[in-house]
Amino acid sequence: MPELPEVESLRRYLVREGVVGSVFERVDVEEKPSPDKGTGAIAGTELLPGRRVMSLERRGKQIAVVLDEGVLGLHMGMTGRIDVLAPDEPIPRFTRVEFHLKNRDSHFRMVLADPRRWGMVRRFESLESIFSGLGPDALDPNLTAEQFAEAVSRRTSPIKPLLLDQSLIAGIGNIYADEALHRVKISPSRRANRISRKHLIALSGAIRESLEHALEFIQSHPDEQGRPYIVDALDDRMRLVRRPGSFCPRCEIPLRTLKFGGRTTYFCRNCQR
DNA sequence: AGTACGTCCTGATCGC
DNA sequence: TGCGATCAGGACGTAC
Repeated sequence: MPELPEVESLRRYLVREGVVGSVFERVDVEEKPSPDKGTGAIAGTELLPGRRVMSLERRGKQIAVVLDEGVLGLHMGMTGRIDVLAPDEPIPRFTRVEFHLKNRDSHFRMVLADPRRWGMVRRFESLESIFSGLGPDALDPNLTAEQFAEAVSRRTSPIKPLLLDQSLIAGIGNIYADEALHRVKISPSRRANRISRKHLIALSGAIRESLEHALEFIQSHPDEQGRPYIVDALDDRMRLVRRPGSFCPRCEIPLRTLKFGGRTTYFCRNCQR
């Protein structure tokens, strides 16, 4: 499931493959319409032919393909992935959008495959409009621990769902939220305004550590097919193994699970308070 | 404004 | 072996 580290790795992959500077020639979209609720949506691709890619930006889990006119937003949802393919390579199963690009004289395709169809491809007028509604990126060097603590301590909900709120901080998903809370021994149920400033500062650091650790691991472990942004065994690299009967790496007692807004939360009832 | 929750989708997994 | 039920979850819409 793509969270910040996976999305940043994808962005770098697209840069390496020469997407920046290339020009859209044609876009093929699957006939089946996107779900009308949730995140899934594909819109504005008819405006792409002729547009040149100026840069690839990211905030949180959102990728912005900055064009010479407008911006293309890419979101992977839960199961989306993008592969850069040569003209003769077959498209993967569940391909939803096939972008045909040209860079100088070389042609290639950027293919979005997404079994669950929650991914998003949408055109925006500007970088501001695509990133509006998102808080600062979780790895933004300008985001200080003090600012994080200040923002979080004003809220009364349990800390776990707050970390998933992209309008507060962008990029943290279910997995890394659990990892960070375990690192600093904070219960996912603890109300944000009841957490000491010292612990919030520590949590801010733990979020960065969890995300940066995963990013470094992904970067150094392209998978067997050579895909450089999804690591099959990444789940097993996490401190918390998200399977029934798994154990706390510190206390060695069985982890517990809770649900927040339908999302499963793994935590240790002994060391997280 | 903040909070809570249902909804979209389909492959994988489990129980019978 | 097969079939139905359940689970997984990001972000949005709606309700309070």
